[in-house]
Amino acid sequence: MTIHSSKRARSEDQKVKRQAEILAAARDLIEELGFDGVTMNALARRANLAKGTLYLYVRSKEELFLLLFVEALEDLVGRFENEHELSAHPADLADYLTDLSQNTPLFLPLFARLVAVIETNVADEPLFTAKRSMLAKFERFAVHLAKLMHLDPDRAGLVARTLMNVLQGAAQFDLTANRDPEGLPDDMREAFAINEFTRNFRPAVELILGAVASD
Amino acid sequence: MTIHSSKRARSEDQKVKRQAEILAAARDLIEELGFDGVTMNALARRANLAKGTLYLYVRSKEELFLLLFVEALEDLVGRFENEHELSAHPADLADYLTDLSQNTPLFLPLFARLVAVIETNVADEPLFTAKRSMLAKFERFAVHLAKLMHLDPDRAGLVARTLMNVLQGAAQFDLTANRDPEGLPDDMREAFAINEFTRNFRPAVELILGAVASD
Amino acid sequence: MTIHSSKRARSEDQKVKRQAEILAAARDLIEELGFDGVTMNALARRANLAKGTLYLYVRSKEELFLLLFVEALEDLVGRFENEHELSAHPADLADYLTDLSQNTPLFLPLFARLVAVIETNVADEPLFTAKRSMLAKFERFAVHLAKLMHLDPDRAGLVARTLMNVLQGAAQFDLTANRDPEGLPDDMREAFAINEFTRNFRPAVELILGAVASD
Amino acid sequence: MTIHSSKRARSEDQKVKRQAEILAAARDLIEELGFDGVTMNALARRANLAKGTLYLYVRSKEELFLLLFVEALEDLVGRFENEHELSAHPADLADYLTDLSQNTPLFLPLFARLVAVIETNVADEPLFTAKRSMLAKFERFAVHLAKLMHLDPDRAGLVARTLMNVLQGAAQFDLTANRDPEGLPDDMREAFAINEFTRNFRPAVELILGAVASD
DNA sequence: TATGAATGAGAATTCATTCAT
DNA sequence: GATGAATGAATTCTCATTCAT
Repeated sequence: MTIHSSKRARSEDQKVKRQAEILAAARDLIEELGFDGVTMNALARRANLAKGTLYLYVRSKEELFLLLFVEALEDLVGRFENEHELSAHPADLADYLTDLSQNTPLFLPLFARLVAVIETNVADEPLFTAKRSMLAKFERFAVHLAKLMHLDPDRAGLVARTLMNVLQGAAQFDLTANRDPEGLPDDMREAFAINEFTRNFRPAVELILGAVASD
Repeated sequence: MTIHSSKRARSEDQKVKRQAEILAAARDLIEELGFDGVTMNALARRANLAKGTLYLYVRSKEELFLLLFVEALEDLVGRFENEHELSAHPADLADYLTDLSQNTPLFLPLFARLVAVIETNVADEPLFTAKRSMLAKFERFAVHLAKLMHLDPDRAGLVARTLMNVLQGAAQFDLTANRDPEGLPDDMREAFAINEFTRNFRPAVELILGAVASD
Repeated sequence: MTIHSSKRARSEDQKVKRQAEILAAARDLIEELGFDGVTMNALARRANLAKGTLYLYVRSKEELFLLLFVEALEDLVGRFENEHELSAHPADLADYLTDLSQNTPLFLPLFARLVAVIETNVADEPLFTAKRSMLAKFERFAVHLAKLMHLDPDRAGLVARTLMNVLQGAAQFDLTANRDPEGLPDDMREAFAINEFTRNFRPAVELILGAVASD
Repeated sequence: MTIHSSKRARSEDQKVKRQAEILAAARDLIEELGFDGVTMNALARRANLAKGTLYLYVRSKEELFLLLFVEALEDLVGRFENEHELSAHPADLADYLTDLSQNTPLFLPLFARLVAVIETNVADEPLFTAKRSMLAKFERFAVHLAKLMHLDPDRAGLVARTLMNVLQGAAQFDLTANRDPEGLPDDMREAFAINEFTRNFRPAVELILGAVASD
């Protein structure tokens, strides 16, 4: 049970803190009940706030998810940027990026919902803000990738963009991959399993990086 | 307004035709009103059938979409298989595959909804049937790709799978790309535009195919 | 799987036989799936007939239940009439009647649905026919009871009518009595159990018969 | 048209009042249109509330009926308990109980639906609560009956339980008793009339009470 | 600021019965 | 007589968001 800092959030500081508390409560809720478990009711209860209060800090449920995704993306990109010793070998980098994506909490499921669920239902203003922020982070990713692999910016941009598409696709397929194999026909068991993120993403990344590694 | 062939579909043939009519009506509706416009009510009206009759041919709305997707996939793969003269040059093949995806009616938007919307909400039995069919088609795609590019099966499988992920990602991003630029801030105009299918997919495919083309 | 006598039922005899087959299929279905499992679709399948054919022998689903009940009632009353050696002692007779009611297949659950479900939804003509038949059977029951207990007709009628009311009530309560005790709070376990037919009916009958036994 | 007290029910008091208003609107509706006329739509309209608001006060339509029945039962039992001067003579008490049952608004039709319609379709938690409350009221009825008739508790329990079964049966039969005799065949006219509550219940009660009155 | 009561749109599905063949 | 395709009525309940207090 998240306890919030104080009953009234007056200063800008307190507002930011309160919003962070709400995001944390949302993360809790997603972890515990999945995305469908996140109702504004449940969120309010979890955050120890009234339903109406939520809307003082977040304009809609989708904006909430969007904020969550932006944070996850920052988390992922930030960690990537701090890795200066990474092997530029395609296989190694593929391993690293696969792990990074999977180990960034909520990154994959949020990314999978980014376009169809989140962007589609969010108001313009927060969407624009988020998009700018996301594009900047993506750019930082591309820059760091360029540095690691000694690529010229254009080439790195192309690779980064390709990776982003694969990542989105793999995140998407992963959505239904983790089905309880219990009771599945044998061929279906495998049919679901091959959709797992790792099995899609890692080899694809290796292939893509391999295409430019020797440059 | 689709008028159906006869009042009662008694023969197996007529039943197949009637289901096809229903799918056609659904395609109409999607084109005209978008996916949200497809309600069972509207569909019944459009197909000139009673609501209950729909359920004799389709067990749920999601199964309907699934059937539609399987058809679109068959359409795409079938056309690909029939292209024996294709240039194996990455850039050319990238062009071709981009066009093919875009010119297969409803393929992209259905693919974008395949996992999160369709698979998630369809009953097991039709899902399994569809999955088997989809996997077979995917395999045919990989085989033909192998032939075109003179790749060994494993390599072709990897490439095909990678392309499938990119395609899914690009289809996803394309969902919100086509926003009326009117009234958008300049940077947002571009931010939406770069999500367009072609701009994501084509270069990625070229890059990926380039990685294996010289083999 | 009930196989019906012949594809076409021409003579009156064959018609009667065909209807009996349908009733038998219905009994099967109820036993197997409960009353909610009896859909006209399932019934047709079980009886190896087309849905439409059902309606040549039974005017509605409720009429079917009504016919079933009349048969069960005949079964019960007939068996009662054939018992000439019954002890007229209230406790013994209570035991006997309790067993009789429970051992007449489908009697209790059909009786419980007789008024609210069946009579309410059946057309007048079959209803009237059934009512006449039911009243006659009830009368036979009263007459036999009078004989057994050496009661004058009026008194026997009163007792019989009272028993019928108790029987209806007990059949009603029995509807929800047999709930899986697993997971029930202790007090609820008992709260459901006391609604069991035997626990309601037997003592009530003994009390009622005791009121007139010494006459 | 029920107008409710205030726009927003903030205090606990107001909430209780609002629920009472909803129940009252339901009673109105039943009286006017019968039980089938009670749709959540109609109820919302009648109560001058939005549909969703109903669900803040009542978890389902069946819970609504259950609440209504519990109130009616309280009404009946409460009035019974306050009668200290009642004649303990079986005929008098039978008259009284018959009148009491009939004069408690909605008691009979709700009781007739209690098991098959209401209990069957209500969620566990409200069902358990209601059952506890109903059992307690039944117990109070038995206790008061014991006092009136100078019965020992066990005997009174048996009588009370028997009466409850008869009452349930008679309520059941009463469901179809009040048919417009116009156009009915003569024998059917009587066949329906004998199902009237009074004709079933009163003599049965007298018989039952007679069995223990002289103790 | 905070609260939480009130709002209301929105759509899928079943199944008894009919009737064209 | 038999078939089974077609019909279509009918109603619940959820939950994001708002706004009176």
